[in-house]
Amino acid sequence: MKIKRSAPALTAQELEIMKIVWDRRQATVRDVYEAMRERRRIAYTTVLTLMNILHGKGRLKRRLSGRAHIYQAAEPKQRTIGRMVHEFLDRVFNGSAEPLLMHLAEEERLTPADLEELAKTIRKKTS
Amino acid sequence: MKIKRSAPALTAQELEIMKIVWDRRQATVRDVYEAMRERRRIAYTTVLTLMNILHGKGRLKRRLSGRAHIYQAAEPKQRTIGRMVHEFLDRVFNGSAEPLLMHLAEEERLTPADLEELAKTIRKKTS
DNA sequence: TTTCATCTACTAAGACATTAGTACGTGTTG
DNA sequence: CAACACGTACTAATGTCTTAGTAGATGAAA
Repeated sequence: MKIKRSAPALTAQELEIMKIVWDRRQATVRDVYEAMRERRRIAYTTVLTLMNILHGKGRLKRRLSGRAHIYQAAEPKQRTIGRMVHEFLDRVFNGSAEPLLMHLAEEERLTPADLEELAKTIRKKTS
Repeated sequence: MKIKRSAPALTAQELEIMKIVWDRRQATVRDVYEAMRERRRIAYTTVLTLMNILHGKGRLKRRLSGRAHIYQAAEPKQRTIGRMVHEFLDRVFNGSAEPLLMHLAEEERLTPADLEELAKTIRKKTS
């Protein structure tokens, strides 16, 4: 009944791991495990499995160092997150940023200072 | 091994249906089915099942009218989408809107005109 | 009244996500 | 060398999502 799976986006847990790897530029399973442990109860093998999956999906590259693998993100954070933003915008707002901004303003997560900053950035880009 | 399910966020297909219902303020399965058909191949019973699920999750209210159910969103679009934005911000950007804006600027989905509009809105709110 | 269209509920199968346990290999250390 | 710590691969249970088929009820139409 199912034919294909669309875009293999990052799940919440996958993203959590990717963030840690991006932060340290490279990490072993143990590194990630310990970082995650600080925030929640999770088994070492769970992290191992997830990182294996991430590797299988091409999100993480790895190389052997002694007995352990050292992992690195296959793609810079900027680009991956950019795609996630893009996908979210498409899915939720049919691609237009403006209503998203309205929501941010609504929630008061946008201050005039943020806007200043943003305006500056845009001006730089379009000049 | 699993204990609970965190926030039952809307999936892509659920959102697609919710959008249609929000648009028409109320709709039958057939209404939604026909709207979706215009864009992709899907079975009537698939839509039925999804709307049932949405009802089970409390996203859609329904009342019987003749033989068919008439569905309505349990919550206004504004609020639901707002929560989705919030959740996305938390998950991807740890809750801060600023890096999201930077991404939007990066992708050039933000024009100075958008900013004007936004500034106006914020000014209105904070005054 | 027989048949057809239309609704709903029930069932189900496959893909994927989430979380870990188990088994096994291999350095290290007492 | 024996035991342990640590790493990986394999296995697996459970839950959810997605998609749809089937069965059965019922109003309408011929």
